[in-house]
Amino acid sequence: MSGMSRRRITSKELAKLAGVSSATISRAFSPDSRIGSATRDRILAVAREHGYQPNAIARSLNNQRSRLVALVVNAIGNPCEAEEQQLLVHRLQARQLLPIILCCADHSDRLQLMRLASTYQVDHVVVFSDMVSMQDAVDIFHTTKPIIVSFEPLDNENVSSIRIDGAQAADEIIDKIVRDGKKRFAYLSGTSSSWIDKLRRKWFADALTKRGLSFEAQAFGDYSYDSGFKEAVLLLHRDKVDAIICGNDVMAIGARDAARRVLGKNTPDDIAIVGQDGIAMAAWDCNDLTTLSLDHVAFIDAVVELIERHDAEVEGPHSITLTCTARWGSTA
Amino acid sequence: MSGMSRRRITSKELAKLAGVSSATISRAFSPDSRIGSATRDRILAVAREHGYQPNAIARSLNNQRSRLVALVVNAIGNPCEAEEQQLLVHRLQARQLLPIILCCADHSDRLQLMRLASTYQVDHVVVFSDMVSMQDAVDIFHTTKPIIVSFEPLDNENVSSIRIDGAQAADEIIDKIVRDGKKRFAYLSGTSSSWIDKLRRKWFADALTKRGLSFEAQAFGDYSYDSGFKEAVLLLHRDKVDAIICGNDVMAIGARDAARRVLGKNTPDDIAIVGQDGIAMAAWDCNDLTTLSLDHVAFIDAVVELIERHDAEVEGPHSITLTCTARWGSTA
DNA sequence: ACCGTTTGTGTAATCGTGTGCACAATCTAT
DNA sequence: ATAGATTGTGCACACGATTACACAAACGGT
Repeated sequence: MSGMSRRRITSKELAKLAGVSSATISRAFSPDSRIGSATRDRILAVAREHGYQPNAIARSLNNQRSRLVALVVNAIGNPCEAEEQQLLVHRLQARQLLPIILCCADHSDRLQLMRLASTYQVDHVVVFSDMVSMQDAVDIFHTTKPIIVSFEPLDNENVSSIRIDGAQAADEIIDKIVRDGKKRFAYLSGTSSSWIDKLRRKWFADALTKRGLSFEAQAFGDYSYDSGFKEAVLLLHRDKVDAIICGNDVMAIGARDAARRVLGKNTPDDIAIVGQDGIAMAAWDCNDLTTLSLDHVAFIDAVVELIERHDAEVEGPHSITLTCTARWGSTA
Repeated sequence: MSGMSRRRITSKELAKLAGVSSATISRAFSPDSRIGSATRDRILAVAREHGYQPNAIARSLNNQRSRLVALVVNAIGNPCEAEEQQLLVHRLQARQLLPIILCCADHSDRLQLMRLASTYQVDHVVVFSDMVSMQDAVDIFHTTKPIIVSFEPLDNENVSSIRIDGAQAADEIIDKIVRDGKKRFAYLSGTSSSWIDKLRRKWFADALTKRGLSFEAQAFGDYSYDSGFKEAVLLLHRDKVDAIICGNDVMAIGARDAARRVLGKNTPDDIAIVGQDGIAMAAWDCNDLTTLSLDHVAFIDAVVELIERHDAEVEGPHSITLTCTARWGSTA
């Protein structure tokens, strides 16, 4: 029972033990197939006794369905993505789908990594990372329609997308900061290359333009606390800004710390700081961030909805749009 | 090229296109096998043209090696685990191994989830979660020797383990706090059931005993910020403690916030707070936590070392011990 | 010129399941 | 009582790759 049996028992061997054919074994494990209930019970009993379970690899080969899902992410460690990943993993597991994580840290291996995963015949692909282009995803997973988290509608019928709109909420946030008397705005980007970053910045830029203002300075980080801290020092010291819009919440926390520690400036009186994502940590008492927030549960609901449509083989390009809201804290 | 070809091309089809047998196709993709270099080049060219790549599922069935690794974790979102997960995922990917994440939130589905993953013939299992017992891991993955992150040596030859020892560092930390004049200590557990939690507590309890002290109070959280905040309020208000040792860094941050916000007490003068894990966030300027810290890189090095031994089929039970160090911040 | 070795390729079996088809046995209806 | 529908099971093939074995061709040494 708890002994270390090196080899796993096979369906044919179990068939011999139960006095049936291997086909019947298979049927015993398929919920709706023609098999006598007595036979099934007997087989399941023998199977339990010998620790038999159908080999998912063999089944996948036969079925053409692996029940594996590839999740393409920037990083696992960064809380700004992790909360959503966590939710999705739970939802997948509830459907007996297993997630394979593809972590795209540096550019060089990214495509090769995706190609490797594609050879496992994954049933679905969810691209969270803004480091991978839509075209690459389509080319590499050419038999599996990818689900892409984008910030604009994609006119590609081989892709389903989740579009996120924060223009309205950005406008509300800028409105308050301007009314508080701030004048010199800076945008602190997460990455230099990503078009998602460009769109996020545009939400705020448009709100500024509407009020006759614009970004006086811009800096580029890498979504990390350290980069937020370092770039904020430059923005505050060199460019004398009094409001910083950050590409995510973690950088905003870094920027707030830099303002307080290095320049002795406090939020929201001396300087306004805004995050993006609305992660749980942003609401912690020590942070209490003002942030452009996305409803993570609704977001993952949308991902699951798209997965279901793909499973049901609903035709046509699919796109779901979600709207951000402003979460008010004491930093702006 | 970038068209959506529904079906993936098979090795036999490619063989016909290249005018060879399917065996030769296979050889073209195996680095060291007897094949003419001219033939190989031609095949690789044709393969690239038609987007062919060997089907990993079929290969796994034949090889008995899937190149999949199951990672059993408590949560993805919690930074205290996430940093290590991130490191390990990178190391695995560098070896062309794909990680399957098993996220064990509630107990009921945990075993069933592990059983599901075991049917995919994973090559390795790494158990980070302290919610799953060693015996369950061995029983479920009975053909794959699991690697377990434990805090004591496991006398089971079907398991390899990484043992973590923080007794020395805990002693140093308690020493400083006692010298600072603190008298009433509390321990804030991460979970009630876990024996890892019991051992961590013991490190500190022993250090207290050595000095004629003991824990005046104890509380149980769930490793989250909110639980740290809530339990700390009770400990400070009801039990009047002036030092709290927390089960991880995130709860320590919650406790620090509770002390400051609800009771108006500051660290380290009014109260001492200690975390465990030593995550990056603990060193952020706004936190600056004193914490019992583990070297994450060394930790993951050890995991990879064990994976290598398993691959090399080195016999015998393996165990690697790591030692924690104290990281000094301004909270104790 | 001959034999032994090396090299390159094809044939066929194998990995462990799922399932269409055939067939016997049991059940239902007139 | 008999035709027809239904149920339960086995046989054999398919899924897409890897690989032991066989064999022909090329090569090298005396």
